[in-house]
Amino acid sequence: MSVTIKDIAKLAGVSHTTVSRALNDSPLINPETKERIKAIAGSMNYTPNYSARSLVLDRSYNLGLFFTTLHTGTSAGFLYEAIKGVNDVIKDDYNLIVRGIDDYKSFHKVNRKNFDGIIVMSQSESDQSFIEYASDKEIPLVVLNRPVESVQVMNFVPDDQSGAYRLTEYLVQQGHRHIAIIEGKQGFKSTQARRDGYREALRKHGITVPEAYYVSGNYDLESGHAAMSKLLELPDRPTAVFCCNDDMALGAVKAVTEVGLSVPEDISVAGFDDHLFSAFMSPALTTVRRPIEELSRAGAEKLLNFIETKHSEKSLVLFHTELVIRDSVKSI
Amino acid sequence: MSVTIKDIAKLAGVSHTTVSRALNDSPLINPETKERIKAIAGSMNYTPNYSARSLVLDRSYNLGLFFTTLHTGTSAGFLYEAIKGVNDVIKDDYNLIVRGIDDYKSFHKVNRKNFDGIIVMSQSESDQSFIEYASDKEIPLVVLNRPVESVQVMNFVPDDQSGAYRLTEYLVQQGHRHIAIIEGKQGFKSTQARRDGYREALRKHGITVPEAYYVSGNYDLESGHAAMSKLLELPDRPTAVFCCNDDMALGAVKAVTEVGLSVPEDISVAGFDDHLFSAFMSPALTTVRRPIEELSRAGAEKLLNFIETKHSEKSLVLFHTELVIRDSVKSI
DNA sequence: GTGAAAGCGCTAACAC
DNA sequence: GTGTTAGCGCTTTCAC
Repeated sequence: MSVTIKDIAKLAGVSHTTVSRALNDSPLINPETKERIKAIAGSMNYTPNYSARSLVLDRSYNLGLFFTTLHTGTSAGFLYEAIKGVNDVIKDDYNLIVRGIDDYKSFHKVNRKNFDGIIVMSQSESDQSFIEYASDKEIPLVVLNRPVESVQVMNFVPDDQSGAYRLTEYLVQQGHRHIAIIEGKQGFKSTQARRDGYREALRKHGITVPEAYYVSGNYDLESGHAAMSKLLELPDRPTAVFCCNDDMALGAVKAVTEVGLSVPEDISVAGFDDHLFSAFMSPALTTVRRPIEELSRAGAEKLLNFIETKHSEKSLVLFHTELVIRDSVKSI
Repeated sequence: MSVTIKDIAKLAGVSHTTVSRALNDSPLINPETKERIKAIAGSMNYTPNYSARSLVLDRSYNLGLFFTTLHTGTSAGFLYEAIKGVNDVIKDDYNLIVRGIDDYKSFHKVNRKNFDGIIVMSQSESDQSFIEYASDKEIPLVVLNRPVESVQVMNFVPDDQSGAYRLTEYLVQQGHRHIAIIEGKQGFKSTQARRDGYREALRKHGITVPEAYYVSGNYDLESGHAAMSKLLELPDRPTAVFCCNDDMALGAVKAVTEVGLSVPEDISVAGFDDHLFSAFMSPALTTVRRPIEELSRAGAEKLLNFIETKHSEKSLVLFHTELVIRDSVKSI
């Protein structure tokens, strides 16, 4: 068995209460005994039993980081940045539990006792029910990446629409009029926001494009490849293609080179996300940076702060997205 | 407050002991009362308090997935596949806690009480002390990705050396004699294994290369770019370059195109890992696939099995790596 | 087949 | 400044 405060108490010749207080730095305890007890605890290699502490304190020291899904639609870079951002903030103080919402058969185990707080990295409205459930259970909750309206939560999202707008406008400024879009996964809020930004920019500049310029994708490399192949077969081929994420842009570029054409000479391609690899593609990808790591860090800080102080404005905060100009778009 | 077994007991007119037994499917309980109690529990929306259960059962329901670091050296794809693999296996039964070992100031909180089991995704010997610590504390432990000799653990690793060997041999078969290597991060076991495989293949085929053909990298995109730039300046430029991972290969290809040369016409490039994006690069990357997701899945299964049955051979299992031939290597 | 009672390790009133 | 006591919610002997 491992050592408990009672063992320490025995050795120190005090009550276990005193040990508990000393170890928790209670101001009530004589500094000398405190030091003595801490020394003994150290020498005995004492570690608190968190289950016991959790039981009486009614906190779990668990923080959940939930993704809509851990399968298709979540890119590796996205997961990586999110985990990094959150982990940087919580340090040793909490356990970071990572899970896909669609892995739950029932949300039964998700409650205040098991989670001191939850961060939802939401990519689609399919996790609306989860968010409402958590909010209902009054678990401290921050939702990242997707705006949530039905319930009041702390909500941090990148401004995808204005990013897509600026990117599309940039394409127009480079002389493009035939601009197609390869869309993201159906049902994802980001898909809609990016499409909206694209449309808005076209409208603003009085450009109309044929229906065939809207091609669906699902954020996968393969879907970008397939979508671009379709576009290339069009009699009225676009001169530029806005791919709704970098993965699809990579697939799209591939499709272009496969038919003997080249980017950006024959067709310009732009992406969204600014993945790590995007600067290193050939050609380097013009894209929009989404500050996922910052978002995650801010979300984690907000959540921790809420857990400690118990108050905070539950409002939507937009995070700035940024146009990153590289070499995959040609001026015509 | 949330509902406890006592509340259920009151409503059902039985003792809380009976409720506990019923909910745990004890065979001692009358099937009818059992059903009745379960129904009541359901209707009251009961969820067990895991802290209480953990306290008495001495299990935490936490599983740790530890990486050497969550910062430089761990690629997004690596993290992604590992989390996916493990998560697929553990389902609802455990909490998956993800952390970088280098984030710990002290391993104090890592013990049997907090973790029912630990999976270490080890990338370097720097986490040797962590592994020994966990092994010492008798926490069920499986180490993935790196062979561990100093202590007996369940150990699953991809056969990097034979992968590198086969890849290098393939380069030789394609007619290359001037083959350089861009190495991985210093101190990582994988760096050494891949270098060894490369060397072995060269020796086997009686090829010697100048000292300058060994260029150091650190698994980053940037380092691949920098390393390739160095190689390109060599008077006796190599005809093929083995990059010790795909990220560096991407950086390397970039460096080649930047000076107006092309892959594979002017110089062949090969990678290692088979990242998602590798098939979609231009040119598609010839590389070696490491079965990280399978490894993780197997590790998680093994660990769970050990936790339940309490026995298992603690031995090294090598996982097959696979040469993936694409378009970035030219036959000369 | 069910209940009474003890105890897991900890914190926190309440005494003194 | 320290000790006594109770209790968090659960499982598990031991009775009956």
